[in-house]
Amino acid sequence: MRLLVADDHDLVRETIVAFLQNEGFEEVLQASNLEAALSLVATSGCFDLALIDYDMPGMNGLEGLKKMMLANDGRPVALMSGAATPQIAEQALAMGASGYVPKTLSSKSMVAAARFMVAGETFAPMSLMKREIPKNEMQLSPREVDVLRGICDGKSNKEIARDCELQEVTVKLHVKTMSRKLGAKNRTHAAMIARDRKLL
Amino acid sequence: MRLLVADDHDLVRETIVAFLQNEGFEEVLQASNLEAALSLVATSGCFDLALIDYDMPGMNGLEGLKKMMLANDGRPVALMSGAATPQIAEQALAMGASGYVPKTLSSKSMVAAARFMVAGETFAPMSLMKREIPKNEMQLSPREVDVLRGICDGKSNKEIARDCELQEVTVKLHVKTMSRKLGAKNRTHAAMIARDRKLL
DNA sequence: TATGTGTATATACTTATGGATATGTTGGTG
DNA sequence: CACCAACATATCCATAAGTATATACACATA
Repeated sequence: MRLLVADDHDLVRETIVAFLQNEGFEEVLQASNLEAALSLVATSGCFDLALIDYDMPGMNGLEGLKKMMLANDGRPVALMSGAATPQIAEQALAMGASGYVPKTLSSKSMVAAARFMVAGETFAPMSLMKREIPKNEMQLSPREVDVLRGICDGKSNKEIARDCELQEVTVKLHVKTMSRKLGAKNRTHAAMIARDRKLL
Repeated sequence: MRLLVADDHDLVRETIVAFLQNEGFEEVLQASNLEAALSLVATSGCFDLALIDYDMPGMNGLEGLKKMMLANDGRPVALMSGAATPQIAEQALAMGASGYVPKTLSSKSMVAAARFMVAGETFAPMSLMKREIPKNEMQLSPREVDVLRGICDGKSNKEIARDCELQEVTVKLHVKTMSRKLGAKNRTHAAMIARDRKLL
């Protein structure tokens, strides 16, 4: 079982490593920046789990995470952070990261999370899942939801009109008002927003 | 800590309940169909975790899961199944389910999974995550990926052309060929497929 | 060398989408 | 009842998207 912990704060990194080793993970390597982490993968092979800090030299947002995921060849890679927003965490998971580990996590939970991710499961604290609906975000009407659903299925206005038993003009109206409510530039944008926010 | 196990196979349900109780979950209620499960929520209040069988009377695909998630008011609801496809499991997670629990899971893992989901984390076995690329699915060329990325950002062909320093016609060409490769009806459909398959 | 693929462009065309404005119908609420 | 919100429809117009076909060049490779 080979783990990698990459974080530029020595204290944080060492603490995490110590805990992991204490809990039965024998081989835990360390890196203090992305480049070092990547070359560790290159020289010593893939890890069963890589914990990667978001605010680390070389990361460049989630670019670095992607690189590490590629380097580690599909094996679990998780994002760590003390300050990342829920959006970033969600994006990381959407990219296929094995998990998001807030540094606020208790050491016990941290080890448990590592164990889970090593076993191939995804880890995400619920605080991320609880999606707060911004008050400024207007509610979509039932019809608008119908239309949005159609758009997400890749249907044309004509098809949506047929399926909902509406006129095409009416569908267009809903597309427009719904897009405005979502702040979308066009139907495609609206579909992506809907997917991201799990509106449907 | 209140759990609910809903499954129409008495033996399976009782076994799971027994294990959970044995592992320290005192209050574990049962239901053998969706209707019974929903009325348990209505009469006795929300559960800290509901394990819902996919192949249960009243489920009607993932409709039932959605109902239960609404009834349980945001608290964890997980889908159980012995036979559901990875697609269904993914869809359930995309809908916001707290996890997917295959019945093939060892009782020990099952209990561990329950513990995690109660704590508000998501549980998904990696067999689902490992996405096999079907051989018939052609690889997208770099340019096609550029264009697809633009589409996913909700950009127009003109904008994509500007950003990639191409002519608009060329962008249209890539949209067309790329959509064909993905089996998409149009750009919006292509964007959704890309997102679902985590292509970008 | 011949062939195929990816890239890029051009012209010409049809269809789809987006946006504006106007006019109705419902169903519920003060 | 008057009012509002959601729903529905109608024209009209501009722009975007999609389709088809043809040409061309770089590059790999059989």
